[in-house]
Amino acid sequence: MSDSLHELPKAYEPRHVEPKWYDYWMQKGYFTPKIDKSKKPFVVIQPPPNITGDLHLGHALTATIEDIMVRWHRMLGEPTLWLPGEDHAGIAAQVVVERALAKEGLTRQQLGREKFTERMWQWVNNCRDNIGNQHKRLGVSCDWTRERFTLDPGPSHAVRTFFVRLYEKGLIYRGERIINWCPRCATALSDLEVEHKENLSHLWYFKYPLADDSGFITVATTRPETMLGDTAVAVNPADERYKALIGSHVKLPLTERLIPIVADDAVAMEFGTGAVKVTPAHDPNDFEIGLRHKLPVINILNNDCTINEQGSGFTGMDRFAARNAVVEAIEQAGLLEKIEPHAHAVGHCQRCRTVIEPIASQQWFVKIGPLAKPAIEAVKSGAITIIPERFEKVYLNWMENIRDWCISRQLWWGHRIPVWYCGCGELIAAVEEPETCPKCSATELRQDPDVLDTWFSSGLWPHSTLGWPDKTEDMEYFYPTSVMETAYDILFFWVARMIMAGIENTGQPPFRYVYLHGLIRDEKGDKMSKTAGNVIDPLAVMDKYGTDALRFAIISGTTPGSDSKLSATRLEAGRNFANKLWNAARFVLRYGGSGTGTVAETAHLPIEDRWIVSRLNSTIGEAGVLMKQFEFGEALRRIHDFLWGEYCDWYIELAKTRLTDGSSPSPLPVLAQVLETSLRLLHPYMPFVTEELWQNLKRAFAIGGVDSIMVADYPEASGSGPDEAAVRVIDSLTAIVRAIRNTRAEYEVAADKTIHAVIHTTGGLVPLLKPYAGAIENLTRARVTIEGERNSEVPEKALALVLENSEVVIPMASMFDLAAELERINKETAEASAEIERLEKLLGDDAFCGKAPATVVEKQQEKLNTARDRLARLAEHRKRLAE
RNA sequence: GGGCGGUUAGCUCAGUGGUUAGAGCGCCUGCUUCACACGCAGGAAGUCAGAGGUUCAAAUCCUCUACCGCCCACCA
Repeated sequence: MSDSLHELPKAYEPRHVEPKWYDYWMQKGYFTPKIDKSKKPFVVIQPPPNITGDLHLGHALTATIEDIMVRWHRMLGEPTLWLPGEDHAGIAAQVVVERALAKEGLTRQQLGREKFTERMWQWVNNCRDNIGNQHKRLGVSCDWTRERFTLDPGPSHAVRTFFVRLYEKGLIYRGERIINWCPRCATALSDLEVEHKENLSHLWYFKYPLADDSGFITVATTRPETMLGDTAVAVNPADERYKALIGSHVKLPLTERLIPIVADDAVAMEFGTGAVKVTPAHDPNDFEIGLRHKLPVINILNNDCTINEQGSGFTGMDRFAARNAVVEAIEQAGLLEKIEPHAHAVGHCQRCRTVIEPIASQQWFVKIGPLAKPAIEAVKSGAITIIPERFEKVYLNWMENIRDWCISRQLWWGHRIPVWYCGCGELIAAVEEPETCPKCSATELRQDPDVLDTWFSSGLWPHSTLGWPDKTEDMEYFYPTSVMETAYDILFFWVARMIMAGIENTGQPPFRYVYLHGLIRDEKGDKMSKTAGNVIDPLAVMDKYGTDALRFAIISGTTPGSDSKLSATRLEAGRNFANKLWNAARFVLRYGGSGTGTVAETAHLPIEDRWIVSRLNSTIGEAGVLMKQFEFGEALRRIHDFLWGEYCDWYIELAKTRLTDGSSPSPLPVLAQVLETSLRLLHPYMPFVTEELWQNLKRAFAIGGVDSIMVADYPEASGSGPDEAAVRVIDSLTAIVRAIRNTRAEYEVAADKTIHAVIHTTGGLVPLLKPYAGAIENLTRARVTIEGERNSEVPEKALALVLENSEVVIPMASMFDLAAELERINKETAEASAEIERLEKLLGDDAFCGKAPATVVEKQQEKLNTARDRLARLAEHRKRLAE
């Protein structure tokens, strides 16, 4: 017996195993690929987590799926790069730090830009360490020597280069457009950063007096306060009701202004009154109408969305207070026609939930059409495959209707826009800060104060991390990357932008596959959020169940692109599986140490050895196919089922007979080899327990080769198909064992009683099954004889169990003493009948039922039911005996 | 308004044309069997949301309906 059994505790203890192996892998440098130009690399760029706090389960899922792919390809011998990093997360991070400041009673404005940025960097440095450590706990095998941060010099240089190139091509412009303004963040937002929520509000009908006092035209609005910035009323040119009014003017109530009535096709005749108030400064539609009719743009809001001096009488009021005040003023003027309830979508800031306001503003935009076109083509042509496929439609639909992208943010945290202004009016876009104005040679240049949308820099991530725009060795070798794996909720924010930027900058799509996973929700199916307080901390989960269990729980039973829930039971299942493997290995190691790791020619092996090798081979094949299709949940299930349901439940159990009776050949080489191979198969999913056990097997069985399972070969299915002959024999064997066990249970045969069974089977199987007589006895406590097909009647007082290839005949007398059993049945039947009679009488007694507490009556009723069930079972049992 | 997804055992979910639909957990019965009670053996449990259609064959493909969820969308 080997010492290793004593070394290994009875239960798997992850905390004693995990840190050791992660350190070992790091120290060996296994995470850093060796560039080998004769081989095609496998490359995954990690979606950089926002430096906004701790990792959550979504990050754990991302990390786990990517680690599975990366470990798998590394074991296949491909030079494998998984590049980690973090995102400065512009507005999201700034909001987090601003909240921290608010607790100190400070605002960023009070600190000033420089001091605030210092605070941001302090935050970043803490947060990066934290994120790195949490990732390491998860077992991620990413190349930390290549870790990047979006604000690092390299990626920042890439951002400025991209900006300047687009500017020079005319694909970045500055102009006044309607943007989404968040008054709390005091910045513009892109359309994607606005979340629309259905809101029950009202539609207010205002009467605007015609300039010649001949009457009114009524308009309907959901935002009454914007009327202060109205510069026209629009009607549809085909609308008979208003045809005569086109070209005339109305007196805008509450102001001194005369505004025209214009005709525009954009007006829907059936909505409201068919007449629309036009506020070019505060509505995208109206802005367009304003352009077509050369209307003035009157912005009525300050940056904090209080009313500015344009709204005389309301100046300084908050927009919502102003809404009520305007309605009141209109009513007092006798111009309020009616108010109707009305549901409509209101935009909110994605980061701080404040209601956004559409405002015409001077901002920087990307002219996106020319970038979208090749990005659409890349997916349509199949150069990029999106998994699951249904997201291709979602992607194409968005890309084909894409609108220009507002990229300037009035924040202090991010990549500063690389544009400088000179007093002479010159505008200079440059990668490096210019010293003088090229036009007037002035040295006083002022950089644009704004920063870029954080997604502008993350869009470059697959190539900016590899050194672009320089022609680095990494860029040459690792680009384009293999798989972009991320959650489906950032398909537009990130994936689409990476495809556009990647093609624009490098001429190649940045990755071959996009694999989108779902969101992890809580046990009730709700999205986890800090405000809801239902966030599960991956670290706490790993402490309790182990990393492998967490990885198992979030991968198994899930399917690409679908949301899943994390439950304690699944975590327990993962922990139990790790423990099962641990104990299977303990069993094998108990007999190890004899240097018998090599398996003889398969053809000469006993049938159950051939069977388990064949089943392993099939499992390897199935898992391989599934993994190529990104079906990791299903692949893991197959591996799990093989290890637990076939290797442990049957092969180890069969091997026990051979090991105890010392028969030859020993099953040990096969036991060890199948386990060793299975551990390699499972390693990408559960890296820690597999490494620990693999190392033990390696030592005990003198397995040569590499120093870690993570750089061992990934199992690949052998060319030969399944060993059908062996499978047929073992299938028969297991069916026989199950039938006998089932019979014992059904007839309630005492556990320690040895029964008799005659197995009749086709002639060919007899010699093949005969060697298993001892094993069957061990597995069923039945002494068996194995014969050819039955050619006489089934003996009296015997059971005949008919199976696919065989029949098992069990004499009743071997299961129990028939006479004694009948006597027992009769006695118990009498007892049960007596009890039923007694209880029926009791429950039939109105006095009892009426006066006794309900719980007592229920209890007696339950007792009656139990007794009746017992009687029925006894009757059935007796009937069987009589047959 | 447009689009997508879901509806399978008590619960959470796998399973996309082929013999009696699976897993984990839960439930019932029996086991301290010398790897494992984080376990072993046995068992009960599903008209695969509903209706119609295609097919030799449908949980799986098509059509419609219902309910739940998500995404996109400038009708004030």
